[in-house]
Amino acid sequence: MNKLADSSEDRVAILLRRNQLSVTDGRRRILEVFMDAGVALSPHDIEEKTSERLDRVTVYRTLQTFLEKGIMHTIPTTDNSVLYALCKESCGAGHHHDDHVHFVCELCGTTTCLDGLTIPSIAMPDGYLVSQVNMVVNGRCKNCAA
Amino acid sequence: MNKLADSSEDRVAILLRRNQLSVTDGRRRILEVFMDAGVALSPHDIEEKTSERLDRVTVYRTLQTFLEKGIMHTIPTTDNSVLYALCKESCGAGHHHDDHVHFVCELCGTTTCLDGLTIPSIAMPDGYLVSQVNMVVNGRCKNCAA
DNA sequence: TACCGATTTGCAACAAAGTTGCAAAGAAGC
DNA sequence: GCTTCTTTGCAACTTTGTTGCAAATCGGTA
Repeated sequence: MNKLADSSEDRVAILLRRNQLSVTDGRRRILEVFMDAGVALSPHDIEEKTSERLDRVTVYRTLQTFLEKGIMHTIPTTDNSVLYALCKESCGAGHHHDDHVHFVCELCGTTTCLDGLTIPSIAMPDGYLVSQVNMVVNGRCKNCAA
Repeated sequence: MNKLADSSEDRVAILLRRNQLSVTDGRRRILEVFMDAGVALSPHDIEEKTSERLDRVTVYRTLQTFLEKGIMHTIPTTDNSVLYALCKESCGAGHHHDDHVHFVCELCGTTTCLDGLTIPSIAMPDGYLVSQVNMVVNGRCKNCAA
């Protein structure tokens, strides 16, 4: 459509190929939705935003694939929704750099990754092994705070 | 059945009355399941553990009531399950002291509240308002670490 | 202990979310 | 353009959660 969209399509194709995934229309559109949105999305959100012709099953399977490849990660939420978000470039299958804080705005409902904030380390009781730490902050985002 | 069970029943009744809730069989059994388990449970877990004669609808409604009264809190998880856990005695409707860390064991699957560990405070970017912070640690619990 | 009003429960029916098998369509390499 | 392997969509199904309503239960009172 325009240069921006073109370059976005290229980014998508490169990202897919780098992860040994064939470039299909469905995957392309799902990734574009995430890149455009810039926030975390639920499977239902994606079904809605990929205007028509993208089966619910395809959405679930594609998200699952992206999770396994390390292209995306899930975000824990206090309500019972499942949210997905794009990983940073440096992530891949097996080695996640997922130590950033997630923020849920209680007014506009959007969930975002605060990539700049690193989760502070905590001292666990003896005998526990830690593999991953998630931190989710609820409150009001920049736009809704005022 | 025995003294321990009796005292547990008393605790349950006292807890319910303190929160202006009538003492019914369903509520009693659900609370006992939580006290016996000592870990966070999903609605489905509860349906199974309250041996027969407790409708799914009742479980959901009771958990919702307990949430509102501040008897329980929910725990965010990266997989798509909804977990409930008993609050500390000091919690009540409106005033939660829910700033402890949650731990999910990736081997045995149990989720527990690490009441001893307080969530470290973090410096948010300008413009954000914080109302609640959740921290979930994944790894191996004491029993599964060895 | 029996009765009464208010709350709670179970049932049935429904809505939403997620899964599985399989045949048709599409991608990648030759 | 052809072949092979992967991905998609459909249909049917399971699981999870919700709503309305009548019957059962709770707590207080006589």
